[in-house]
Amino acid sequence: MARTARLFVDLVRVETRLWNAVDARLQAEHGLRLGQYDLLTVIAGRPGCRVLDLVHEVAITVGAASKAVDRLEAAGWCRRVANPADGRSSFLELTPAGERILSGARPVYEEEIERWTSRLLPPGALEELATSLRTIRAALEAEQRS
Amino acid sequence: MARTARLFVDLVRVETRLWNAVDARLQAEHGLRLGQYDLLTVIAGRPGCRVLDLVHEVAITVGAASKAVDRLEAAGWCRRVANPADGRSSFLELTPAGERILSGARPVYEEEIERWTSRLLPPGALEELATSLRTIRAALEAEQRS
DNA sequence: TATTGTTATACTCTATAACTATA
DNA sequence: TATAGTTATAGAGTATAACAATA
Repeated sequence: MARTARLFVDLVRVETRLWNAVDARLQAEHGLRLGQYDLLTVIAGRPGCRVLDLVHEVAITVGAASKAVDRLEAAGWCRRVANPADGRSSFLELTPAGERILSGARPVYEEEIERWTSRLLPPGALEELATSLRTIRAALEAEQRS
Repeated sequence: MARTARLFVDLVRVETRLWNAVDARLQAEHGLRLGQYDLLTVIAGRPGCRVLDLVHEVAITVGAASKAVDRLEAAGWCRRVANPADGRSSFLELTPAGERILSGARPVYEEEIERWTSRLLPPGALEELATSLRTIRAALEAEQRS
């Protein structure tokens, strides 16, 4: 197999298996899915976050994002509040329960990721992995914004 | 955000966006989805491939794999042939049409991946990225086999 | 007219489990 | 009894597109 294909397949397999490993622990120990953890983190880190911001960050469709927010609201972890500047959209924000579940889940999340990254690679390789991924991500997002 | 969390988020975002970019081109130019391309590649590269081999390689459930193979068969790209050594399972193999679509799609697949990897990173960083991903993948698979 | 978001439909995937056939 | 796979069900996710409300 060509080098380039192998790199991509390894990237996909690593992402899938790492996602599954983190997801399993979050679900078992805190009752939330990794996809929900991801969305809550985006909302927490972006004051005035709207549904469309989730769409661009996570790369899902508007319909999927709207329904995902419905489920987060139903779980009591986030709410939509009126956007005074634009009646078409709402601001998303975490509820106190949302803050709590995020704080409680974060150590498990980070511990599981570290197990397969920092503890597995020498510091230099880890640093270069982070840099390369950031470079590729920036290029993909620049393209997909245009 | 902690370094470790950022690394994982970048990994997930890169995988998603790169997957979507390749998937869009394969679908537009060759009429097959990247998930199907992935399965066909596994089948092609593993003589005597069974449904359970797909399950382990791609990390999906047996039911999902069985139905995915149904769809590949319906498209005329693969077939189940009797396994003389074990009547419970079938061997999966590509049809001539399956070989053809894989050969036709491969240049587009590789070109799109190279665009976001080899053409974006210096050779040393590319090499180290490949090595790191392979290391993490091997560790995850060792764990998940046990 | 364009943008933001919701909703409906259809399809895929998942988990779970019942089931068949074979080892 | 265990393994390999198929099938059924229900639930969640997705894409697509029609739609409503607002800019």
